[in-house]
Amino acid sequence: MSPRKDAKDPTAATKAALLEAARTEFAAYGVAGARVDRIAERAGVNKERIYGHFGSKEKLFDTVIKSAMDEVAAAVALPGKDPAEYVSNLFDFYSTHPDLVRLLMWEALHYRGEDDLLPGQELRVDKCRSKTESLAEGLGREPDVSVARMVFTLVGMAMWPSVMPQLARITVGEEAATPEGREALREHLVAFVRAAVEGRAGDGLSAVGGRP
Amino acid sequence: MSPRKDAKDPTAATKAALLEAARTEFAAYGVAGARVDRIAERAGVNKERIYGHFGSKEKLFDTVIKSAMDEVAAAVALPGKDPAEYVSNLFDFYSTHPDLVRLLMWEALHYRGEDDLLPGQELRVDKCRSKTESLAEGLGREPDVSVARMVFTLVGMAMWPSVMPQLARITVGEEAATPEGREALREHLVAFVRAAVEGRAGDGLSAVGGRP
DNA sequence: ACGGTAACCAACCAACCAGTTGGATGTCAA
DNA sequence: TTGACATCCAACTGGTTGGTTGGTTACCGT
Repeated sequence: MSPRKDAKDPTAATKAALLEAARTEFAAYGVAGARVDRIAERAGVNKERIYGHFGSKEKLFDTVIKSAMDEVAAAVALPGKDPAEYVSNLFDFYSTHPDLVRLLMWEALHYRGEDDLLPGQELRVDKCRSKTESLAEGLGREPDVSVARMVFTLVGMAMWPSVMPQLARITVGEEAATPEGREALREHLVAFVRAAVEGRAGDGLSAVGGRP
Repeated sequence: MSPRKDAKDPTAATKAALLEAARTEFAAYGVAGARVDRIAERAGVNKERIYGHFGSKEKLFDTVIKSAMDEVAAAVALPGKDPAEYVSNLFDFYSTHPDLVRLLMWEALHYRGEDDLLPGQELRVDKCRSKTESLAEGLGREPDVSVARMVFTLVGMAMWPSVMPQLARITVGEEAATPEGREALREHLVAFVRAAVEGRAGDGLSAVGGRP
């Protein structure tokens, strides 16, 4: 067997350190902007180890992305019965993990769809399908395209404030960055989704107005 | 006066060529990934002109961003009376101008808010304020934070499919890329917004279901 | 003790790339 | 025509960067 396979396996440790350092670096600067030296330094590991373990900067990026997606998948429950709560959960998760959001953005820009497919493609497809199925079941409908569109929109609404934090601040003011502002925004989204999906917007403003 | 000041002013022409080439390059690769040589070559102009006219790669990027924002501002009307139609218009605009969306994404990632402020900051603030005022007036409300949140969310919904085209394809399938799929998505968004804002979701599924 | 695997390290390299320079070219005012 | 001025451009530069190499040390199962 390979040496050092026990709990303190230094191989796994360096790999993990590298991966975490890489996540920080890539989240901050993207693939093109990231510096291999900086990653190695931050991980406290020699640069050469990156190539030994991952092959190239690009492949390291792919690995980081995959691990990030696993984290998202593990952390957030399926839409299930209540789409509004799903948005609420997603919103909180992304708000507290801005690096993950940035990572996904860099990836979206780096792999401009079309020809080259993303790392972990079929895994993503499965994930999205199960989301759609979950929401369809919760709503008592068949999992068709329109439900899929719904899932897509809900995810977008939850992620958007973390995707464009500056725009949020410009639009709703400085308080967007405060915990209270965050909470208000989440409530706004929840009300919006609830009104759209359950059609219980009595005065026609429930999604717009807060609770003054 | 300066030489060549007439209509065919070659200075203005090279500047314009440079700006367009830069927009394409930056949209494709971002600030870090963009290559100054490539921009100059695509513009059919010597690299040095970039520094003569704009000072640096970064400043060129800023200029590109500013011109892009002017284009957005000029192309899309204010929310006004009908938020759903606003989303519809925005959606169409962004769908037909994916480069602009990418540009804004690169910028959002490049200027991670906080300390350094974005190019054309106050212009943006004004723009967002007038959007909020327009929507508030259309809804017969005062332009407060909750209306601002609404504006922010609407913009997000309209932009989201262009921000994450791959996710759209993964979630709703290949048809997301077709004109029909685009249209269906737009209608879904319109129905969603209408239901949320006007509270006329009769069966509770109007935002979810299409019109089968 | 031994053999295999991996971590470590320092120097190295070739390509790349943002930014510069110095002179050639063209245009206008006089 | 001439002088002044700005644009244009090919060649250059120097620092950076992804990736490599060769040799040494540490660990572990057998």
